Amino acid sequence: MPASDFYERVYDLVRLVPFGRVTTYGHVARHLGTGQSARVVGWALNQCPPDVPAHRVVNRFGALSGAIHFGGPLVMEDRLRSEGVAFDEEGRVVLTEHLWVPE
DNA sequence: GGTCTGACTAAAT
DNA sequence: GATTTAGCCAGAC
Repeated sequence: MPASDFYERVYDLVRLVPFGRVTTYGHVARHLGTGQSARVVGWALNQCPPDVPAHRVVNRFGALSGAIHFGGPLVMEDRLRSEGVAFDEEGRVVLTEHLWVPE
């Protein structure tokens, strides 16, 4: 019995994010049908299941808003860099290069 | 058991 | 064009 279908959908979608790609809370929320539930997406990722690459989910600016909650402010960034994700001068992911939009 | 906050975003003013 | 409000779901107080 899942905590809620919303959570499962979030997890399932994030799990589909390919290696070296990132997506945004807004895109995930939109894909789920509720474009305003971006907060819940973040809250769902707060549970941080091992199967879900939460480090590939960033806010719409590409900033690693959830890095602090991920276990360390540098863990998320370092992990993304290990996947070949590029960052700009402001420490934000280059969405134009790595943004992955769910179908 | 009601209220507020939170890894956010978009629309309205 | 910049700021404010509203909306979403779940958990914590």
